[in-house]
Amino acid sequence: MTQNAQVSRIQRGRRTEIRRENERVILDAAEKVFAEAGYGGATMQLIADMAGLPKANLHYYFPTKEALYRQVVRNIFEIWLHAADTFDHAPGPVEGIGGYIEAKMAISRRHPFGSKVWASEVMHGAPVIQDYLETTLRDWTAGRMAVIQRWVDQGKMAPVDPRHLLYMLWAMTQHYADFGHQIETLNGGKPLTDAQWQEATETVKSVILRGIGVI
Amino acid sequence: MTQNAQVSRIQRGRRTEIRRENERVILDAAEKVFAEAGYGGATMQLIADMAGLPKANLHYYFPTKEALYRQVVRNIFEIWLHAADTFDHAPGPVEGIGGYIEAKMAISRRHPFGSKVWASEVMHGAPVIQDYLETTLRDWTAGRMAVIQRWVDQGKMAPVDPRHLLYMLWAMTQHYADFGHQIETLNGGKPLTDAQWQEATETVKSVILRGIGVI
DNA sequence: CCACAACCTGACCATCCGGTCAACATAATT
DNA sequence: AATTATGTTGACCGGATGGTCAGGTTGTGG
Repeated sequence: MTQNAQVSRIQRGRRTEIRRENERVILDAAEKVFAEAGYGGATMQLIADMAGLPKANLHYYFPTKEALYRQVVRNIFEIWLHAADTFDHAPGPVEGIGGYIEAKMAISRRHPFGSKVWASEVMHGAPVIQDYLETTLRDWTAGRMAVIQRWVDQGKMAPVDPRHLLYMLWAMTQHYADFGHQIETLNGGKPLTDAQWQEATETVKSVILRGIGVI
Repeated sequence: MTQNAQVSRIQRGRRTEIRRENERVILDAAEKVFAEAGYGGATMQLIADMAGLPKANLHYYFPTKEALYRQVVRNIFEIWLHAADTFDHAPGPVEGIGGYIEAKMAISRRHPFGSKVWASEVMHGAPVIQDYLETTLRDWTAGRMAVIQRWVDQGKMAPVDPRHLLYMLWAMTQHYADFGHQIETLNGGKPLTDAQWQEATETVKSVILRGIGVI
């Protein structure tokens, strides 16, 4: 028991390490392939090649393609939820919403594949994570709407419908990931530079913050 | 010649009518299936069933799945381009941008499948319409950016980066089509009513117009 | 009415894909 | 060292899919 506890804490086991590493490699490859080809267009063989493993090995760690896909989507969902921390402990809309925009823009830049997988999943009717939408996301949304409504009631911002404001924030920030290819093409075929990302973030922030009457 | 011209104008021919009608039915079905299943997930059999035609008939009108898909994407692109008419003949940002938001929100409601197909295509790297992005869309974007910049120079609106403002407009309006399922789920599983669409449009308009300093 | 062209479609095929499995290799345990 | 548990992989399979085609039907022009 003592030994088991120690093992699970320090993760000394070679076996555990192998499993952890392989699952990570597979999930990374899967995220990219699912994002670039869609669920239907993605093949286990493609994912295997990108992960540098034989296809049969994928099925050892993830029984089915859908199970692998489900795990990818869940991982993304977790990242998204944690992005709202700045939203919560903010004294007002300037810090709260401004910080949320910055956090989500940063995620769009760092996890473009994940954002695309999420978008794809939702666009196809959320066949895999419908229950998440109906429980976790719904609760999350209700909570943030309450925060925004409180700010409105306290006169800290213009009386904007909280629900549609949230949708606007999601739409604009995720657009830079989901439509990254289009943006890149319109940028002369080159990815946005650090300065351009900063510019995008500032533009979104300024328009929104002015739009809700806090500038 | 005279007869041909008349035929092509009035479309009397039964043959012509059959072809026109079948192509329309197939394209409508294809748009829906491509939107709901993605390119890879869509099957010619599914499209055929939805169109009420045998699969082989699809290949009579469209030689390959990709050719059919290409036509669907092109049709959508045309609709999008024509949506900017209100943008052009406007005296200032209030009418121009406000009208553009209304037009695009209306399109999102009326053509949700088309919007999703477009989003999917771009997310997967625009394998089919990359040339459109680099020519037509780029020119279109440059033109509208010039209009916005002129308004800024004339002091008709706050100095907002025209490019990112356009991206914001696209993102928000298309979000209501592309993420319609998520929005519907967060709306208690029911589609938005007329009033709710109006509310969404008004919220987007008010936040943006205030955000660019014209209210 | 005839002949030609356009349209229609059931049956078929080569290919690909997700998933399985048996045999083997390596690490952990006793 | 021996045994067991875990990880690895090439080969294989059933089913689905995009696409073909021959033979039929329907419209059209002469």
